[in-house]
Amino acid sequence: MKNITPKLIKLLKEGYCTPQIAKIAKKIKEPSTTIHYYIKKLEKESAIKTYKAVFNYGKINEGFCAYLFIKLTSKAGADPDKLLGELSRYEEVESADILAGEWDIILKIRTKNQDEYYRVLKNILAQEGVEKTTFFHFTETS
Amino acid sequence: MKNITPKLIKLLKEGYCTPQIAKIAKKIKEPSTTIHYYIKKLEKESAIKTYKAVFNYGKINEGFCAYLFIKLTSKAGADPDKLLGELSRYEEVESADILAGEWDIILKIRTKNQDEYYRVLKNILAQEGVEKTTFFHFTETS
DNA sequence: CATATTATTGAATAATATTCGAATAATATT
DNA sequence: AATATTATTCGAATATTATTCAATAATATG
Repeated sequence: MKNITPKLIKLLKEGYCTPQIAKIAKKIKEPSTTIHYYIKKLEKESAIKTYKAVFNYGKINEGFCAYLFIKLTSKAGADPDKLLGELSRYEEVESADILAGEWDIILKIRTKNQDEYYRVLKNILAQEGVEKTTFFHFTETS
Repeated sequence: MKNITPKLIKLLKEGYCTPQIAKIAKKIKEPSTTIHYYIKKLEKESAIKTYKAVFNYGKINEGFCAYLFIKLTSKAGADPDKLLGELSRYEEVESADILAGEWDIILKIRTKNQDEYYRVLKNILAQEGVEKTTFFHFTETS
């Protein structure tokens, strides 16, 4: 038995999806070529970045989710984008954004459970430039 | 000139997208019917909820983004799901989750700018059951 | 107001998803 | 271990859908 499901999920998290022009056309009651025209326009001006699957994370072994706030050392504070790029590379990091105020960066992290989360957290804390962190978590059931 | 772009964006935020089976098949080097089989399986067991567009929010007039933490009154604390349902109905609320710990609920809110955000915040604070809030925000450019 | 650019759409075509069926493989049952 | 049942794999046929193209209309620009 081939087990391509993990590969599949990985791809569908990144993209590999596309708009359903015919369905949208029917819904808005416009010709599908018109819908096509507008969608391509949004894509061209990169207002639309990609199309992705939305999962029931509890069912794909990523039921634990945490928002991790990071404060940078004053040295790293000069270039938070660089650290952001590195943190985005973790496959468990779903999103990474630069905040205004008390905390510098917020990460959204998904793992199987809290233990796995702490494993990831340990690696993040080891990153050059990270001064301190705090987090808020929740669990997706079903 | 028709302006169907706002309608289009609204639909693509909810769903109205679909996986690209042929592209995935080529990438994983498996027959497209096999990919189809696995995707339908994931959909049937509702591991995949839907497929959505990912936007460059700065370009669709939603450049301001905030994570809003909510603490419930002891009365509302008994049934946070109910409030969660109500808060999810705001079109500016992108996600709503129930936290463990100090704060009860986290909302991700997207608006055009900070003024618009405060308008939404005012409505949320007026909701029965909300005791206090705090938030962290950022801006998506380009 | 003349011209250029952008928007709109039907018809034709190309690409893609889906269904079907049959073969095989995995798993469960006696 | 034999048999039955269920799940997987995948090619061929079909149904749907996206895309291209070309013609027209609307709008913007000088």
